[in-house]
Amino acid sequence: MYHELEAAFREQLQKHIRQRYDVQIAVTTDRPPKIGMGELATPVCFELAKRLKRAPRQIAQEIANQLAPIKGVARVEVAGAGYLNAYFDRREFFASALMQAYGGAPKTASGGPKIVVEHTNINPNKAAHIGHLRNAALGDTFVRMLRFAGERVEVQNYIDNTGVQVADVVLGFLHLERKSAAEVRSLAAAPRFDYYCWDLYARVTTFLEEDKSRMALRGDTLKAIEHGTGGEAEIGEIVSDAIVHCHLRTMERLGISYDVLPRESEILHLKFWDSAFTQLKERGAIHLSTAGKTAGCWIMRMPGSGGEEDAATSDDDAKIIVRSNGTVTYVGKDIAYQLWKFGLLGKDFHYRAFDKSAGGETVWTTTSDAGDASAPAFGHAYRVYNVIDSRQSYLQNVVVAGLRALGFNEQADRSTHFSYEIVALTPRCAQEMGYELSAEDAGRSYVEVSGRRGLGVKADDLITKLEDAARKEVDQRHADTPEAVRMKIAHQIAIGALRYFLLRFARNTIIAFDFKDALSFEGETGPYSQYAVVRIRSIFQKMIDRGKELANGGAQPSREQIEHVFSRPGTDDLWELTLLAGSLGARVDSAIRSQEPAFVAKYAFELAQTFNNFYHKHHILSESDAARQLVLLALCGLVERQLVATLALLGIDAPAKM
RNA sequence: GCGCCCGUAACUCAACGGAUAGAGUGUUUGGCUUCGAACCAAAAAGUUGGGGGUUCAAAUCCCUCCGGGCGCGCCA
Repeated sequence: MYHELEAAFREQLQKHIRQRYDVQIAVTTDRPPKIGMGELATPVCFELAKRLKRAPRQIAQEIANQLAPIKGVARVEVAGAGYLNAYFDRREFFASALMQAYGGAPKTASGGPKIVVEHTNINPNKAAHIGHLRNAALGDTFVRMLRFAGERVEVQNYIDNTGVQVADVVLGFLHLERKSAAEVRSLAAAPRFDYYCWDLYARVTTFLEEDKSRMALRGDTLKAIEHGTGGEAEIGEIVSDAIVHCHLRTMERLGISYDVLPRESEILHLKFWDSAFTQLKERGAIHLSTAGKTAGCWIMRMPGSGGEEDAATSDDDAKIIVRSNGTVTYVGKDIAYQLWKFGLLGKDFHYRAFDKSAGGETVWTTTSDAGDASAPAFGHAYRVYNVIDSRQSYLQNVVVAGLRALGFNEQADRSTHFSYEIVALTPRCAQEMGYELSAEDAGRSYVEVSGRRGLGVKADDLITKLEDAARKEVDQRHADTPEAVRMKIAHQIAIGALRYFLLRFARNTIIAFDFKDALSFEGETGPYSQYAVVRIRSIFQKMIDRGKELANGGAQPSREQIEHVFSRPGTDDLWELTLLAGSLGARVDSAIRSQEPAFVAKYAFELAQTFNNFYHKHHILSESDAARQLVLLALCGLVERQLVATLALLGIDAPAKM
């Protein structure tokens, strides 16, 4: 509701200013600081004052007097030094919000342009850790937000199954554990194979560091895997496939799934790079360096470098795309992949079913053989979001520069690096987990997670820990509830706590992870909002127990009844809650515009908090005025609907009880 | 050296250039025989790292200094 009125107010004001003052001006609005000051405020008269050389308050008064009425807005007043504040028609808003929440069909995905969101992208050589969870939670919630707004979205999870990280684990199996492919296969079929590899990977890191000459093993292993030859490739395939399945199970616990898993092996085997390379050469986006330290490499000059400098210097600054030995770098492959996402490569993968999501949907992956002809069409995106941490922003810039150099400026403009900061551990947390820290690290405010060193909180461990903690709370309160139900509730609370924790911080804030904060179910947490929903449902249940009829799960007061309640003084708190509950669409819009899922998390908390406040002030079951009781119930119903919808965007379920 | 990010209450974090800088945690105090206390109320807590500037208006933009992080590889 809120954003419709906001848009109408802005539009009307802009039109009025253009007609009355012949000034074209962008009208910005925000929320007034206090409830009594209206619902929308604009400082536009300050800017107008400058252009017209008149006092802002005077202009504001003039506009307030002359502005044509806006549906849903009761009046417009001047405030402060020259603000224009709009006051909504509260009864109208209440009725509309209620109608929209109950009647409005959810937006269905249009057949319009497709948005590709790439997230998770965990190297398939070890268990997922807390840092990977932030990526997946951000990506998944952003996808849910886009779908809520009616967008058609495809979720991709890129699998680097032929990289150094997989090679290192393969190296470990071959040279540290001396295992055959058959032995690895049986290990991979056992539970917790991802944990096994987590430890092995850390051991390999030490093994390679102990004796630098062993690095040659890595090169050989990597080459064999890339070419798909020998026991190395076979074990590599076994490891990466098994680990990807582990990751899918882990993410499933968080309610996260994918449409397609493009793999690096197919980018290599289906010669995606060759197509990209040809295009890049033909369009002059890259050239062969003939001098300096990059001699023999194919390089791309980055915008901003070069300029007046001589060729040799600028070639040294340029990004190497193809090494002098003829092999392509990571960025090169990424450019090819990005071209494919937009349908610009002139090539496609073949696909095969890889897994099923919890909802029964097929999760597809790529294959270099004929594949399954019934696979849906992937790629061909209009817009692409790559959810990748901020350390890779340079490389993401190179990829976009590549598109631009090929002349795909529009696609470059629609390529977004959805950047976020990493999850680190507080030194205390790292020490609790038994890691020895250097004096330097112990003095820092956080230490970086390192899969290579085996330093990190494994995702499944954390989820299980949360489930156990939630289970204790549930057991205390609902000892008589069947165990299966208690387990489900504990799971929902655990995921509520975890996802909220991962999403509450702005993207560019480094999360210093601490068990104490992450395991909390009180204060600004997911369970706080879940609890508000449970309370509302409990009220409705009590009403039903008392034999009261409620139309399709909610109260439907008449206009007169709404009028009856809101016409009395002292209803600001009811109005505040109504207004907030009617602001979901506006909040999601703003979260999408700024690509900031934290706004949605914040909204869930605010709505729950405002409800709790209301809940303590107004006792509904004992309300003697029947009309008022009905209106309060309707308000509860509205909040419940909106809060459940908001939590769903965050990937959080509201339990039946807790 | 070059580029990007950060510095806000004791701690963890919010705040489209807008009105008296807000939450949570922790601390202190109070509230369950009334719809669920995983809750609520109240108090204490701030030179928004320092200094300049732009603006009607700066935590926010610009400059500078201080402190911290990350990136810049023929690794991925």
